[in-house]
Amino acid sequence: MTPKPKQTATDKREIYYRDRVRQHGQRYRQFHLPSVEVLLNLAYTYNVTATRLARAIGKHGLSLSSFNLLMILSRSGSEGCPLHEIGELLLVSRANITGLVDSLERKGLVERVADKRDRRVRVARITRTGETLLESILPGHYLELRKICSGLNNAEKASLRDLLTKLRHSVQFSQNKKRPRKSKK
Amino acid sequence: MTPKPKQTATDKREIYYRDRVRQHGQRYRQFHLPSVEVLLNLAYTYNVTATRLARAIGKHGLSLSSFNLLMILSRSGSEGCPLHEIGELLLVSRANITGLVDSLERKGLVERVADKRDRRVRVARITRTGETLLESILPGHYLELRKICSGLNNAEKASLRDLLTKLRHSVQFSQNKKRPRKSKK
DNA sequence: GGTAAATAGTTAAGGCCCTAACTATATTTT
DNA sequence: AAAATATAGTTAGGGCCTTAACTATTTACC
Repeated sequence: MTPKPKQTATDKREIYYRDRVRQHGQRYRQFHLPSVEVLLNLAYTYNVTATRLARAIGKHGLSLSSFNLLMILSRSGSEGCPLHEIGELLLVSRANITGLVDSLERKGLVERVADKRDRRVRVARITRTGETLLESILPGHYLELRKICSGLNNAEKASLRDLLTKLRHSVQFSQNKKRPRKSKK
Repeated sequence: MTPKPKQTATDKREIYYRDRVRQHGQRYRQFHLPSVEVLLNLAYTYNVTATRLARAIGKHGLSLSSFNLLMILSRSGSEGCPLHEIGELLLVSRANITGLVDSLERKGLVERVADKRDRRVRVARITRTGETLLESILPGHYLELRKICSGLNNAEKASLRDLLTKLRHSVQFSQNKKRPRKSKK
């Protein structure tokens, strides 16, 4: 029943993780502290950053995904972009793209067009309204990105970028080595 | 109609981003290449990593969130953990915790207990079944974390951890400075 | 001590994301 | 050329996550 120092959530998180690391470090032979710390921090930092950006974009009535989709279409211009290609660029499933394009179409920001050369494909194209909206968002967005990173100098940013890239390649490389033989339907 | 070099999705992403960076770098005054690159890579790397881990955990019938919730309760032991505290540790809303605990309760991995001291709070407690499941997952999970990071040496891991922490603080700091005055409803 | 404000949890409605199954069209194989 | 396979998109169903509104309880204030 002491006065209770009024812990913040961040404190609680740190205590929790410290405890867990200590216990599991002893209990599990495969526990590797540097790896655990990297991935814990990756998730935590991404979460904080994405939430912050999503809120900013949300003020304009868009989700982060919709915003990124508009960015892709903005680059494609009047040619548009096949839906499956959007999925590859955004790293999400085709089914999800159908839904995202539906919702942007309802808002008049995007339109679907048939592709003449391949009748299976439909192309999404940004509308004039969509371009206008995007251009109204971008200056503030790029300012926000800059502010978010303002605690790191340029050398640190470059270093972080390179280490993230290296980690990503490590993930992808270690994935490809799974199941080296025995592929059975 | 050339033979078509059969681009991979990764290639397409790189071409797309290079293009965008070139165009927006010229068009928007606030565009800051190092910041953009850091955040692009943060999102991409997190996505790849989380997807990989979610698939591994999914083979045991759990989502990443459920798994992390079980980890928290495992540390709390027989005392259990109040639902709102779980939310703070996982960085998700209270409403979401209700749903996660519901689903784990249906699977018999967790139980809800009343708190004697404060009748508002309910405490979640891991069951024996839950502990058994968790212990069957953890060795493989820690091995997976280690493999994922195997492309980085320990110095690089430590450096990445520190830079991610610094970026996170930068995000949180620049957030607190918003709206320094004039709070209106 | 009684009211106002804060806190814990739930419910409801909606968005994003997934996989699996389905339709339509193209491509490859034989 | 016909059959088998692959690809593009959609639909259906479900999981995780959010905010807003609601109930119950506790704490703070006057």
